[in-house]
Amino acid sequence: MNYNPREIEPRVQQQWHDSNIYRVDTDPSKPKFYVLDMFPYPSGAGLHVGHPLGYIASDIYSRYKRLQGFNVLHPMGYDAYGLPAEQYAIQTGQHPEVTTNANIARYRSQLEKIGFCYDWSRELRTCDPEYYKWTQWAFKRMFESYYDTAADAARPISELVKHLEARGTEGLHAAGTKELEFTAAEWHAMDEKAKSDALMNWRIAYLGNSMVNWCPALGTVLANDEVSEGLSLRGGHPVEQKMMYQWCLRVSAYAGRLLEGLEKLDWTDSLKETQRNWIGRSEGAEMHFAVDGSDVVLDIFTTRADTVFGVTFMVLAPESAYVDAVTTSDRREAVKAYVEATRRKTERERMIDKKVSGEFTGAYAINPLSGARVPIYVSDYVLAGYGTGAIMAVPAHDSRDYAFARHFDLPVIPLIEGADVSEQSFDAKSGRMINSKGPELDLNGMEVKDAIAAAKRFIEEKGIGRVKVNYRLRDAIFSRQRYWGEPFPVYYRDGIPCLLPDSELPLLLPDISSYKPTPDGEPPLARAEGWHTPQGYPLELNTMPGFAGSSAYYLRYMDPRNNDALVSREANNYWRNVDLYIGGTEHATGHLIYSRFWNKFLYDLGEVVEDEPFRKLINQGMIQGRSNFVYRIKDTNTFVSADMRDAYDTTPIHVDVNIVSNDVLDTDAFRAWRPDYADAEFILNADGKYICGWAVEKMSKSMFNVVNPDDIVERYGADTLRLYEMFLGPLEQSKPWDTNGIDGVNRFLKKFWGLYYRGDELLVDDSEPTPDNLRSLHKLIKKVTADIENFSFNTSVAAFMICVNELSQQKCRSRAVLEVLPVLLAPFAPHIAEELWHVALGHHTSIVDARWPEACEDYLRESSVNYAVSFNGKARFNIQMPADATPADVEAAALAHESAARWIDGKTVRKVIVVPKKIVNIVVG
RNA sequence: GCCCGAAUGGUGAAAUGGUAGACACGAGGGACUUAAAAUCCCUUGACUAUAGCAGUCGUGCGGGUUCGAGUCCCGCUUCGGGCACCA
Repeated sequence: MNYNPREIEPRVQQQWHDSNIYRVDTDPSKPKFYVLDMFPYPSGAGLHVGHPLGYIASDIYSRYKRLQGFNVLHPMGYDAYGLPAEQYAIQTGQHPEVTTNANIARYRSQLEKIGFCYDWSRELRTCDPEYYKWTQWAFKRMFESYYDTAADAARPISELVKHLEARGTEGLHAAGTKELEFTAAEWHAMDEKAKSDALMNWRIAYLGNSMVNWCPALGTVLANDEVSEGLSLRGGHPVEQKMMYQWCLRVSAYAGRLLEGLEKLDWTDSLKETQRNWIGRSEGAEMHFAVDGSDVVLDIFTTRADTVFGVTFMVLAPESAYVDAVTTSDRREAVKAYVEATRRKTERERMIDKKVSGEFTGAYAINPLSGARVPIYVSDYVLAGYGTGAIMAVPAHDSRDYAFARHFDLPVIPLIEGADVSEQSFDAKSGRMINSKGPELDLNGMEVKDAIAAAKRFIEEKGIGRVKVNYRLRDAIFSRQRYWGEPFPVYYRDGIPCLLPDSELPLLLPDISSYKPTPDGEPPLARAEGWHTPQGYPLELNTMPGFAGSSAYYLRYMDPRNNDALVSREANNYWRNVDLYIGGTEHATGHLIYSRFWNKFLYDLGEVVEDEPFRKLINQGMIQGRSNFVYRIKDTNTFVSADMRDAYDTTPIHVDVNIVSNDVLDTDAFRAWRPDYADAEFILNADGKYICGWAVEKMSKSMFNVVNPDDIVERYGADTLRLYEMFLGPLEQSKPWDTNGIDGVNRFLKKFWGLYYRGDELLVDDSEPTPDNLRSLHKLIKKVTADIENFSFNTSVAAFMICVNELSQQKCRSRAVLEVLPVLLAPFAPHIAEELWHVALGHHTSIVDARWPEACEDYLRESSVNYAVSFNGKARFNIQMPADATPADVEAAALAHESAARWIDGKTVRKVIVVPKKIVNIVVG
């Protein structure tokens, strides 16, 4: 009986399937462990060999934890809403659901072949009404909530309404889009529409204005990558920036908690840093600048309150509401033209275009500290979306302000001693202040750090402004003008957005005849017939974005078929949150922010018990493609081997990696690959081989470097694929897929099998294990256990190889040893482990229910120990001694050592101190 | 520009401050075989060598700490990745 994965693996998988062995339920008698993969978007191309990398790692860990006696939740599902299926629908008219289901079926079959221990009974897809019912439900709760900044938690909007009824906005602690002020009487005087509009200022899910790329000719919103130089890529129509009223989530209210929450998470520092940068906390001050000869007061935000004496002008963002308020009549024309020109550009173009531009508004502001009168400009280097959309410009100490000042010939006042601002600004926050004395405040002579604090204190005391923390994190735009997404459970009564009752959820996505936007620019849902409530009120036409469905899926897995709650209290109390989350780093500022926000919101409502969703997170590296090249001699159909090509003038051409093995081209397959190459001639190297060149590139069809896991499974088996993906290198590191080494791990599995069978002869017997046998085994147990805990799977595979070589050299047949090995291997190569467990070892239960062994230190004692010896700080050498050698023995050995005599150089050795593998000193006199 | 990470043989890579290159691929040599595949064994960082014992140099570059540095510290170089007019 030889190792035959093609026969073993389907049979073993069938056993698992028939016995429902991976099904899990809440079981309070066992500790839980929740291992989650970031669920995939089922694309039409299917899985390539890079996708399973993280899945294999999480599967190893899941199986390991289960062997250790944990009740392991390890589910899988699909992020089923997405653009490709919808684009395909627009082109072909095929319903995205049909495409999506076909892709899911393919993914499922590909995943099953690899032998994962998923509990498929918990499978989810985000486009399933039973699932998106809870996405809609969560949206409703967000609509019905506001963020209480005093309690630092979401609260029902009804509490806020009570406050408004009693006291208006006085004493209100609520995160809002704007600072609204009105009295209780004014609130009572509002009509229903006005009240609804006012509440939108505070709701966590709210309708608000956001900037989008709008193309009037195409009648649609375009993504940034669909626009170039103000024109649509398709058709070349003008595109403008447009304010659109759409659904947003008040993620910014959670910025502080999202930042602080990172502290207690076991994530990599780089990922935490990425989120910190994204959230972008900056501490500073908001200050009021009066506009000369007007009631308008400019609020600006600065982190450098110390530089206020160096303000020589002010700048407004073109979109700022201040622009209209301050511009004087003689400048109105020019300012309007400038604002228009800016609007036509996309945000991206504004960033790329580093040329200084702007217009003078004609107005002047008064510096509240120095009393100086400074001009107010409008320029696109100030962003409307950050701070207040207005800045005080300090050209001496800010490079952007400096460039602007030089361009418009505005004065530059240096504020820090010794700073040379003749060529460039001095941006560093260090030095001693000068030129900073006003009527009431004198910062001169202070260190920058102290000056910032002093200025802030003064500003606060005098009521010129207040200390403020600003975050870069923006609210999430939650509307998409697409079909293939969750419908909003919202209808409009007289223009007022209202929620459908919970009893009417899910609001099903309707069928429509075409997936394009309507001719007058409405989203595809406008085509749906009967898209209104029974009372005739129109339903929302936008759908939710991709991240809606992926923000709480990990909670749903805990209780996936519950019709009464997202997750039952019981299931949530047991499973709590994800102990180990594995996925790509590309979600650092998207999904991983939104999920944390969503979870914290549900936590505030008391719907879930943990305030962070993912306790430990590992980013698996990306698997890049390894492309192969053939070299065609120019103007011929002759191809020259890579090692011979220097002598010729050649063109490299991508060749399908599937007809190349260890960089050697299968020339017959190449001729058959494409008609053009049917008559190809080859110049082979001295060994008669055609060697291909190679390069690391993204895995993609056009590079002919896509490797399908199915092909690897077909050829080598799933266990080889699993082991090889782990053996390739450290989990977190990106690396090219290179099939060159796969034979090595396949050979290892054959050798492993060979410990149990020689032909049909079973080699396992009841002989006593030798000390060497036990030492090899326990070394392996210790190493593999430690490596799995550290997610160092490549080194544990190497440890298996060493152990199998040792045992096979030792001709070990002892059942006591051979019975343990499959258990250790089971997380990595579950099929072969299961087969040997049943057939060679005669067990009747699955290996999945075996127990993980513990290493016994008694067997691990080294027969000899290395000592490192150094003499009086001069030299070092190593001495190998029996394990029970005493320091005196080592000393004697050291002195006997030939080199020792040379180094000691005739001096008398007084003392030798020996510690294995540690510093040893010999003191000479 | 800012932040983070990385750099070790022909290749993928190992290495709590203690024999650098485990393990594997590839390559070379050999065994078995009519032959091939498969399998097994040996060699494989570079250089020098009296090639039978050995020596020198070697972890991107330059310094430093240390008896001892791939590993720690300082200063660079190169390559990846992320963020980027955030006041």
